[in-house]
Amino acid sequence: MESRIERLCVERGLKMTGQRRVIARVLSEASDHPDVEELYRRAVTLDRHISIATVYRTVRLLEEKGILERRDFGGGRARYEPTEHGRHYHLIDVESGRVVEFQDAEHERLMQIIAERLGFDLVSWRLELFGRRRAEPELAEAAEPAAEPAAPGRSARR
Amino acid sequence: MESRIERLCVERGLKMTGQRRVIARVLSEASDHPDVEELYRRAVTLDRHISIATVYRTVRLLEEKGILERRDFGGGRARYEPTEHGRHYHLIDVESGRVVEFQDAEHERLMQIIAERLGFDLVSWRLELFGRRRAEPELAEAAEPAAEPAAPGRSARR
DNA sequence: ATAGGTGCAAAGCATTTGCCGCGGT
DNA sequence: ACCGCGGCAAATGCTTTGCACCTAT
Repeated sequence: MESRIERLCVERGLKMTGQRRVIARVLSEASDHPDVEELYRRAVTLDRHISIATVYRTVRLLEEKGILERRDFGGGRARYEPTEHGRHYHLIDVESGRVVEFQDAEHERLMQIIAERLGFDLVSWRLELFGRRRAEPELAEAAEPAAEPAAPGRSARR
Repeated sequence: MESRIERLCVERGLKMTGQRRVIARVLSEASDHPDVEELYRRAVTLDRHISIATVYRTVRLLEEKGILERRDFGGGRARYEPTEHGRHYHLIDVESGRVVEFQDAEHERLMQIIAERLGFDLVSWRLELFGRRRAEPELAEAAEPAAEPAAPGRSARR
């Protein structure tokens, strides 16, 4: 019962403590984009001997190791997700804060071209859409449970 | 010698104090995307009776009035630019932090379509490219003087 | 054994705000 | 005169860190 993230940690030679195992498990089981506080909440239910400082330290370490990716969807707190389950982007529901993932190869081609035209090599990019759910209910998609509503197109105030 | 931004402030019925006039002028003369600290620095050279709290308050007010737009390019501080001199996007040089603006109608069409496909009305979006300047120097573009290097694709640490 | 991890509380940073005297309109 | 401003310092909210103890390897 070694979680997926835990396996990755071991592969990169990280010392596996009880706390890290728990955090790794929480991350492995998350299908959303939790912030540190949320990770902490989930971790504590599995093992109350975890401090939020450790969550911050672990999440940062895992990002450095390339196991996690940090996101900023506005709202003032960073959110995390496991690295690359396929390249994808996010659409944030401005009313609920829910995040929907999507892919799009066309965009990448375009961005590449634009960067070149300006004399740059494209290193990375950020593409996020903010939308409001359509009136007509028609399709269910990979949404996620919580999070405060994100402000459209800008970071929220502190 | 009423600055462009000052005129906009007056039009929206804002009380024009000395401090606001100075800040408006600094903003009118800026061709880059300064953060609050930078605005403060520039304002103080024109009139030392300005506190950074006022800059924060003014910049926020002007954003609410639609005169300014807040940007988050990573790096932990918000940056501002006058609203809409034509819809455009930003490419941030990961090494110098310089910002290059560009336009692209194609993208907007694509984003619209993607949002629709997911069952959302597109409210706003965020599109930023992070790149490294090409070896071969060939074209000069609208770059800007300062700012610390921005981290590619994520917000910088605090 | 020992390099590195953890908890706790304090420190950091960007940004906001309470209080209160002051200045546009 | 009046209500909104601005200065100052304290408060906030997320994140990082110093310190002393603890634990995988």
